[in-house]
Amino acid sequence: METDGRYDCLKLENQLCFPLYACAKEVVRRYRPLLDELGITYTQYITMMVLWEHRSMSVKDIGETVCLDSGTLTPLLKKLEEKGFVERGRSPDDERVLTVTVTEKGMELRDRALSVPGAIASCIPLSAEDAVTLARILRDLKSALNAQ
Amino acid sequence: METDGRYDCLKLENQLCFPLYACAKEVVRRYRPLLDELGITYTQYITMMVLWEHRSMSVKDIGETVCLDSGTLTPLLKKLEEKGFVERGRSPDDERVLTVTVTEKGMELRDRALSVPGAIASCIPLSAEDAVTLARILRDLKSALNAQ
DNA sequence: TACTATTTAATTGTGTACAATTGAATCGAG
DNA sequence: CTCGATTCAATTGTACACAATTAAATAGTA
Repeated sequence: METDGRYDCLKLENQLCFPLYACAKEVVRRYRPLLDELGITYTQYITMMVLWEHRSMSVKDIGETVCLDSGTLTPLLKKLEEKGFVERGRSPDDERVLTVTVTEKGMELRDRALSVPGAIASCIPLSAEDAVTLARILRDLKSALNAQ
Repeated sequence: METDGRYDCLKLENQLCFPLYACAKEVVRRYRPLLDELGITYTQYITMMVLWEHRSMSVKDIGETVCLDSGTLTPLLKKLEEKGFVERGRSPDDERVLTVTVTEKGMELRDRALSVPGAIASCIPLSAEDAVTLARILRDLKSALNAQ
């Protein structure tokens, strides 16, 4: 092993990005058992979240909101449609855009999902203070990354 | 749209986990052009990082270090072997364990990777202060999650 | 009006992720 | 010493994730 530290910057323990990547995966894993009961995945959950709020949206707008492209969203939305939570149809105004609309069953899912945020909060071991700080830093980081 | 806020906890903007998930993806994306020149992906990069440090490790130990299971690592290590960066072979002591060892070419890759951390640091828009705080919070979070 | 440029989803191809299962090797209690 | 339990890596199956390309529709311009 080296002692002079020429390669210290390539040690996993000195990386900032790795904890970010690892924590994100671990947190998503915590959602799994909760979302299994609703019959959806984490990615489907955040997609439903924006649809619960807006009722009806284009694939493009959904993608910009949840940071996913059509390569991920097209199959995901087809799955949500198969499960009966959304309907997909071309916009009459512009045949290029596909409008995704929440169904009645999709809105019922929202009520069943009400307990999820609380359950997650109670199993993510983060002090109230750190949670606020983390939220602030990540918000700033995301907008700075988008601005680049 | 609701005004009473019964569903506020299900709004994307009120989530802490989503920025974590989105920032992690965005940061990994920043690595892509840099790692493309080395011919590896981000996951392959963090795997090489632990191998550069330890030279030789079992799949299990690699997995615990980089938080990946054999389902992800087995195909990934085969790709690294095809590229000539590692060698895979069963341990003589215990035929169950597969020992992964960095090759000479793998060690040469390390020198070519030396510029990556600096390049990433300069394109991740985070103040020195926030970087330290973020690292601390994520480190605490990860160890608390592991302890559960 | 023609005709190019742009916008939009869908598709293709590669590479993670991970739960669950499998099968071989090893361990350990009786 | 033996046989059931455990430990490993590999495999199977499902679901992202995203760059690059495609194809259809629309917008913009000469």
